[in-house]
Parts: sequence; C-alpha cells; structure tokens
Amino acid sequence: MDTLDKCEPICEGTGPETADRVRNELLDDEAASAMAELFKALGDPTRIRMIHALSIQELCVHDLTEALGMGQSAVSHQLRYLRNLRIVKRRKEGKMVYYSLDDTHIEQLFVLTRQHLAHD
Amino acid sequence: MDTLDKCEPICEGTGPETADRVRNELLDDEAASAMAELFKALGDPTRIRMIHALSIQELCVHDLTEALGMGQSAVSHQLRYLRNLRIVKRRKEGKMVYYSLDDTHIEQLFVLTRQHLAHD
DNA sequence: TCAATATATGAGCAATCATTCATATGTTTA
DNA sequence: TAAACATATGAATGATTGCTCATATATTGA
Repeated sequence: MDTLDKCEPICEGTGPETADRVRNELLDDEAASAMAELFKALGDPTRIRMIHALSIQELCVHDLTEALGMGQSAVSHQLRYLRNLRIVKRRKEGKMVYYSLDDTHIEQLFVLTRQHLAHD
Repeated sequence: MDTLDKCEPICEGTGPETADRVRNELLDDEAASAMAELFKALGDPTRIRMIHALSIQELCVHDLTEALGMGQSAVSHQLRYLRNLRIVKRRKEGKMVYYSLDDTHIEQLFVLTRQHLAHD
C-alpha cells in the first residue's frame, strides 16, 4: 500500500508482487553472462561450420581453411577466439597445429540443436 | 598429381585429401546459418535473463521490465526479436501482453548449458 | 471523447564483431 | 643460414547490435 506502481495491481494475475518474486529467482548477472558468452561463440555461421568440421575429425589450420573455403587469417582469429573459451584445443606437431573440440559438451549442444531445428 | 597444394601432402596424417573429405560432410550453409541464428539469440546476457525469467512463469511486459530492471523500450525490442525467432510467444489480455516461452526446446538447451557451466 | 496506461516501433548512436591486409613468429629443409 | 611453409597477430574497416529517446498505437475508464 506504500509504493503503488501504476501497472502492478493490474499486471498480477498470479499475485501482487510477481516482478519481485521472479526477480528473486533470476540468474545472477555472472551466470547469465557466462551462458551468453558461450552461446555467442556459437552464434556465427563460420564458427558453427568450424566446430562442426572439428566434430568430424581433428584438423590442422590449413585443412580447415581448405575445407571451409576461407582465409587463413580469419580461421586463425576464430580459432583463437574458440580456444580462449575452451571450446577447441590444439596440439602442435612440427610446423602444423592440429585443432579439435575441447570436450563433448559443445557437441551435445550441437546435436540437440540440430535435432530441434530439423523437425521443425 | 594435377594441382599439388603446398600443405596438402604434409597436413594429411590420415590421408591425401582430408580437407576434401571433410568438406563433403560439412553442414550446408543454410543449416549452419539456422543454427547460428538460434545461438546468436541466446548470446546476450539480457536475452538470457529474459528467457530465464519467462521460464519461471509467463510475464507481462511491465513485470519483465521490473524484474530485470531495464527500460520498457529495450524489453519490447528484445521481445520482438525473440518472437520473430519463435523463441517466445505472446498472449494479449486487454491492455496487457503476456509473454512466455514458445516451446520447450529452448529450455532444454538452457538447462543443458547451465549444467555444463556449473560443474566446470 | 479525453486522459491514463501498456506496449510497439523508428531513428540515431556508441560499442562490438568478423574479416582482410600486412607482417611477425616458429619450423623444416636445402 | 636462407628459403619455404604453417600459423599467429595487430591494425583498419564495414557491418551488425543493443540501447535510448521520442513518438505511435491500442485499450480502458471517466
């Protein structure tokens, strides 16, 4: 009865302080940012194709550029990005650097999402 | 033996035309873009918080702005964005518009990702 | 019909992004 | 050691993005 917001008494089908209640259950900013950071990394067609290629098999930078038909610099930049997020890892062997997916989490997300989009 | 690329004969630990073989198995551009489009929608902390709030319960625009502590215009813009991708749906009731998640797919992605990030 | 409320939307802007270009670093072979 | 190759990286740039501000639309009640 103290601070009477304009919308509040009307919006609440379920109770008088829905917004407050939901706010208490919300993700903290840190968790939200961590999730967004991961999803953002997957939110680019080039990176999706790179990740998918690496889910087929480990590849060196050169083969990635060939397989995806893109410039070597662009590939390296994106690989660094993905590596910083621990989505891919690398293995040096002489001149070459071989990249692969860092764990199976991403692949799970990948498969789940593909399924969802498939039978749409 | 015709076009002899520089790296090709060396890069291939597994065979002479790894890049070609992987390229054939790759996602087509359309599929990659569709996946990226969905992930991009989840690649923002604000939208993550909105989606999470709506996963708790259906909310009107006003309550969303209150719960998330952001401007009404920003909320509406993001809701339109999410609605265009069929991530949220709306239900009008008089003056108010109530938003909720459009299907359970997103929530599955959400839960899976939260678990992955949790035990890191 | 007028005022109040709830939501939507277009324009503008600062920030971020994905690429390219040029060049640097590191490795192998001659 | 020099040349060739594989990868990495900094700077620059055009494109996209998420927000704010102002305003439009829609609904309700006086």
